[in-house]
Amino acid sequence: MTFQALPGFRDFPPDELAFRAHIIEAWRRVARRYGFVEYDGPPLEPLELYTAKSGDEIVGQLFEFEDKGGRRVAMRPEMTPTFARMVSEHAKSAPKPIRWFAVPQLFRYEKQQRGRLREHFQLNCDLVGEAGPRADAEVIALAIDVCRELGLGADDFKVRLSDRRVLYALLAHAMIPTDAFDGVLGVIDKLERNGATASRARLLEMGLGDRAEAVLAIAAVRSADELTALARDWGVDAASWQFSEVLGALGAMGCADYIEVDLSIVRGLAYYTGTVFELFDRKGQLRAICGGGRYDTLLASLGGADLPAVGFGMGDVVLGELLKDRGLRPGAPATIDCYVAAVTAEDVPEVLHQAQRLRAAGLAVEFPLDAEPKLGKQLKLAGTRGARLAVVIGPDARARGEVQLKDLAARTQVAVPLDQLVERCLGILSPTG
RNA sequence: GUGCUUGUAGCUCAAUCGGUUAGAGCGCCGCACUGUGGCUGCGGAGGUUGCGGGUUCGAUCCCCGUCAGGCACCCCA
Repeated sequence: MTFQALPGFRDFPPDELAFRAHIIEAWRRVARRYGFVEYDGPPLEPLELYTAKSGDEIVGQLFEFEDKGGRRVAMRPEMTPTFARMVSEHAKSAPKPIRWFAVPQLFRYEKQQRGRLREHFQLNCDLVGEAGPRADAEVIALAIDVCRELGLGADDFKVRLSDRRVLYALLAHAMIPTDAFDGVLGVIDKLERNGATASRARLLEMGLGDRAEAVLAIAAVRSADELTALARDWGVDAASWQFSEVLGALGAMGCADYIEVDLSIVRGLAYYTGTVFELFDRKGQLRAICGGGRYDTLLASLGGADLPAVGFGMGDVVLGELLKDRGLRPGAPATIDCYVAAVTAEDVPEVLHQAQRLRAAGLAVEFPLDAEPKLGKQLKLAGTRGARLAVVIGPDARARGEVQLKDLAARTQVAVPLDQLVERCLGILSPTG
């Protein structure tokens, strides 16, 4: 009988966990750089927390069951409802704006594909209590900086940026009836996948007639210049758009190379009210790395504080795929600082003693476990472990109260008195300290 | 959930038309090297060819089922 991980779930042996930690540590570093503080919530929530926002259809995509107390519960598929509950309570006393981030593990019962598993870790950043454009720019710049922190550049990824208020304004100008907006947005959202022909047919089915071409023209906008030109041609006042200020702020923040205005970006989730954006790899080979936007009415609609908010979620799976594709997966890190080697079995007690002294000083230390240790084998292992230092303890030097201290990187070796060993090691490992 | 496709040492792959004992590189362990690492040479361990059934004298190869991965749908974090 053999067992394997459930489909869509991952084992994390040390090298995989190191890669995961590499990503998550970058998330935390950058989020804190933007003044965000970390929170968390329960991984298991009442099922209704999700059906209230997304309807009963979502139940088929959840890990949900009945607990022993007869409660219908679900493993969290997203962080937003939990966040909404927590921040609404907190918002009564917290100074605004609120900058919170979380790194939850999320679960969804769907068939897995590359970049989409049944479990992933996700950076969630939300900025609550500020409706102005610089809040939008802040979270977008944060998402960009996370990617840069991991070594990705403007050649590797881009932000596709839109604003539902701009879409609404243009649709209204194109005489699309308000009650058709949701349907039209759905067609625009799927435009890239379904193609122009099928999308046009769908729009005609909706009874839009000639106005279908206007919708397609709007969704075809792929740059700020094209948007400006379209607005000018249609006689729409673009100067008052908050979207322009978001773009201006991002430009001033040095993010222009990453930004691509793209009015086909809608985001499937219905609750977005303004800015919407997604990060993609430039080659277009992967799913979205990140997605987010402004949701000024969601918190109130979930029964919480009536506060504007903007945020995003970024998963570890697609991001990890992109990093691997670009050769940005870091090599195995050194597992120890120092290997303490014994020349003969008689040296072992001194090896154990010195190893513990070095460990007490905070160093990561390993020594041989063999009954009859061989020096060559020990030094080879020291190299494999990535140790910077090796201490060689043998009978002759030991009789003089000395050991040999090797710098494995510099390939040098010096005799060191036993009572100076710890400080000499610390001196090499942290020369500034 | 639907369709297509792929499954061979830990990893990447090979194996003529269906043929007898399934190979190589990397990695791992050992030896050369009984007091000094990265190189080199030699050797070793490691496989019910994903699993189950069928056809056949004989199956890694053909057929069916199943599980898992990939791709496209569905849906989206």
